[in-house]
Amino acid sequence: MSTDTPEGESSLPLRERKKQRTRRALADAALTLFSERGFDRVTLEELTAHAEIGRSTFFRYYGTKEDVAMAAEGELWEAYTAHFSRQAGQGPALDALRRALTDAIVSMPEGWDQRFLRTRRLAAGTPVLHDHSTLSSMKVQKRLVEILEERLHVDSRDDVRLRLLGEFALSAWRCGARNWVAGRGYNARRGHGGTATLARRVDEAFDAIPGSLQLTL
Amino acid sequence: MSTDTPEGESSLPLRERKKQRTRRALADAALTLFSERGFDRVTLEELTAHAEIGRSTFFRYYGTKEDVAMAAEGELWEAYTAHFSRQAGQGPALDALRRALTDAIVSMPEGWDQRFLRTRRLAAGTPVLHDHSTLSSMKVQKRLVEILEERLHVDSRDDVRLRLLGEFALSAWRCGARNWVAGRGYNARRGHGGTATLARRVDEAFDAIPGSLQLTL
DNA sequence: TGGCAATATGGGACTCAGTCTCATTTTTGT
DNA sequence: ACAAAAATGAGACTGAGTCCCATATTGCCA
Repeated sequence: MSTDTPEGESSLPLRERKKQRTRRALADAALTLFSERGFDRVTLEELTAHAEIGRSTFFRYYGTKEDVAMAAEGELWEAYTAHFSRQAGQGPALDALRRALTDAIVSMPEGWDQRFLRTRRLAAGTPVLHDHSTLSSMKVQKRLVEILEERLHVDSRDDVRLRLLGEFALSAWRCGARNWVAGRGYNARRGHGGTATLARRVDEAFDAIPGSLQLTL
Repeated sequence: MSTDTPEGESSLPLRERKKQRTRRALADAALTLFSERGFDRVTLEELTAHAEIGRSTFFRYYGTKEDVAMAAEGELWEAYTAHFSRQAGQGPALDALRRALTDAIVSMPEGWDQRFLRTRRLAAGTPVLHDHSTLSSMKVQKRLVEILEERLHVDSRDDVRLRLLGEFALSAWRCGARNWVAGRGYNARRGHGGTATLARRVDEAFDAIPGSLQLTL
């Protein structure tokens, strides 16, 4: 192994590759260990031992113990904001937010859906992780609003609608993702069904927005 | 001091009064100390010394350091859920959610608005507290949806609209509260303006919901 | 190819929130 | 006044997150 660029992945400065591998090893070990024995019954000491790195090095890869557990979700948020900020487009802003999200979902790499599903199941039984997940979505929302502000040349402090829009998009995400994990609806035999199904669940949630405003007691 | 029930407040089992006073002393000391020197530059040791209780007793009053800092906000959430669950009413569910919230706001006790304002300002400069606040609102949302489920005999897992409704109500809250603290809009000379103004800001945010869905790029 | 600079790593000490146990004090009800 | 019940506080303990510094690894260029 010397000069060639072996196979798949990206041929980065070679140094970056190792980092990516370590990063991934940590996320995988976290998902496995936390799922097996419970988030707070595994110390960072054990986790880093599994990934064969020192404890202090861990914090150069992930900011907190929660972050490494929810790594798969974080990857989606990276993709979402990237898609949305490069997406041109006209028309209803909510549609743009929706499209960027579903696009990001379906273009996640092979196997991501499985990792994400395991992540959500872990979070479902671990309050502190569920909170972390909720908070992440709120932070993405904030970034999206900032992008919208730039694009529309409007200050969200002057126009509540911008912030509401961000709220709605992520509300739909939370609802859609929840239903996907629960495996409800249409072709729902044994949970999920890959990124395409997840995207559909999110679409359904977006579709339900107008109707929900009419709901009466 | 023996047999009479001095003045204001409620004449509770007498033991409860002391507890309430301690609880409040902690919250006040927290707001003062954290605002003066910064949330993470004050240890619980110092805080409890100020309130003249032992460190271990603190955790019988508040679950975390964040909780005591955001006590005023927590009181609003107690009031909101109480109002909403006892509120009868027909008509659009979103209106019911809105009314219960504004009712709760205007019926907060004297001086609450000042404490709440200080709380929000503290949170604005302390990421971990801002997160805590966001998360609290999401938890209230969850409780509201549970109440709605009972009342409508619908499982929110089968009907996305319920959850979206909860999301929208708290979205409006977050936007309205934000504008209130910023002191924008109408009669906004130097910030806020009491609970009535806060309630108005929240109303404005609710009003903006339908329009925001139409926003175009 | 050798060697230097930049960068990644790991050891280990330290702070502090949060948990737990147990002995002591305070309150309440009778 | 006394016994049961509840609140308190001291102190030990765990583990996450921060920081510093010495060492190793990699990239770069002469």
